[in-house]
Amino acid sequence: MLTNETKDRLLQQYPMLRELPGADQAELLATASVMHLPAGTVVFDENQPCQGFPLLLSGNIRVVKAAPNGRELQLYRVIPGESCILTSSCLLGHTRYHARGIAEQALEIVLLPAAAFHTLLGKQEAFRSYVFHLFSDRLTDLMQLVSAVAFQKLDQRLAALLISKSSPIHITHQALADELGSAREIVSRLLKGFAEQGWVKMGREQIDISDAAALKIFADL
Amino acid sequence: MLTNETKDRLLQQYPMLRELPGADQAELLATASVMHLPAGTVVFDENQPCQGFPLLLSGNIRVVKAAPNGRELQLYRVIPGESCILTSSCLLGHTRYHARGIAEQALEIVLLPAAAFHTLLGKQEAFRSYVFHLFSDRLTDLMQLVSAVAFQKLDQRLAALLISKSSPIHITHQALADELGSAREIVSRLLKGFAEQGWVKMGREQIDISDAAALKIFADL
DNA sequence: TTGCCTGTGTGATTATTGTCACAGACAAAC
DNA sequence: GTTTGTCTGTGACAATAATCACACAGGCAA
Repeated sequence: MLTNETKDRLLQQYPMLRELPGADQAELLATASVMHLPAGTVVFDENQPCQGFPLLLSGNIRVVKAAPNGRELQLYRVIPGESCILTSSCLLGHTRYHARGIAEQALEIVLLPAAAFHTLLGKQEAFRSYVFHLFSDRLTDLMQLVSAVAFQKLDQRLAALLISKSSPIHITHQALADELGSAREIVSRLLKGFAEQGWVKMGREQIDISDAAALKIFADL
Repeated sequence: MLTNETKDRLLQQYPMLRELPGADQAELLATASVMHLPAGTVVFDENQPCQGFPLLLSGNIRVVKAAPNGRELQLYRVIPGESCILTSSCLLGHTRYHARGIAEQALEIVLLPAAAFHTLLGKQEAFRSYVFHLFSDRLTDLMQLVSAVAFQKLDQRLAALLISKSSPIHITHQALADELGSAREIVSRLLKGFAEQGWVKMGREQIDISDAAALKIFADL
């Protein structure tokens, strides 16, 4: 059961919920529950069954694949207004998770039970359309990612990653390596190269982009 | 408009269509059209808009990402009974294709117009469920692929690819390289290694697996 | 201040993959 | 037969990335 305050924020983050008829909205809000998770929590992991459909109010989730040797690669990030499509996939395919989800910041999640999810999907065009779009976008992202991992060099991918963030970037080299699926040393070396080109300035846990245009050109060949 | 013979084959390949009410079935069959495409046809390509929802009667489609330098990597393969989820994604997200589809053999396709696709999706639980499952499966495949490309060595991926096919395998080294997103020479060299281990026997456009168990062990570390 | 812990820089070395440049082998076409 | 084109083998080399093994710097806490 949600408070009115939570409900308002939910409708603000998820405008498509406003299109649901009043009764459905009420039912949804009655069956949903709110969860708070601290940063760093493993929200879900490979081979776990799936609880329900999460709607993110605040914080975001890194969805990653972990390699046996400890390396990891970020598949995508879930931000408020989106939902973890991987979860939808589990719910719809009745399978288990195939990746790990990690809370990047503290999370505030509204969890929609599986039953309510299926009901909405059957009855509500707006909801269905929303879920389909999520799937569609993720599919596109993943295909783009496969392509990048298979065909692009790490320096290009790093450049692209940097310009996708807003300067100044507060992040460790290790975290960048984890997004790229590479090792910390490599990232450090490549960053040094960028700095020598005058494209970035570096500090402890901080990177300032000095020449975004040059980075961009470099990133897409 | 479909002939009765085509209709029967369609219902056989796509059992979920049988669950549609008679009227919907009739409408679907009335608006759909059949296409025949020779092997090697580029069925769709990046940045093309999308025509309709394809149902495969025979033949299959390789969905690939092409690199600027001519290399290519297979994302997945569409076989009869499935549909190209990428197309669904385009239809639903109203975006363009993000990959290329190539007819591996001659194709016989029933093309469902976009409008009919949307209608069915709204009205028919069976159809909707089918499409969701397609999405779900592809998502899983792609995540698996990303993981393999990022973390596995080529020899392991090649071994896995070989055991996924039925021996004797009729294929060129170049075609294997294209599935893996690598170069022909590398595949040739790795195969030579496998042959020296006694895991495979090689001939022109043919590979016989002699020790599937060893290959399998090698493939998953 | 003195440690400690985390984050970063760096060299040396290796492994893996890609690239180039051919040569030979085989099959189908002429 | 000869020719032609595709498929395969191979050596040499370059490029990229991974791994290992440290040194050092800065901030925080005892």
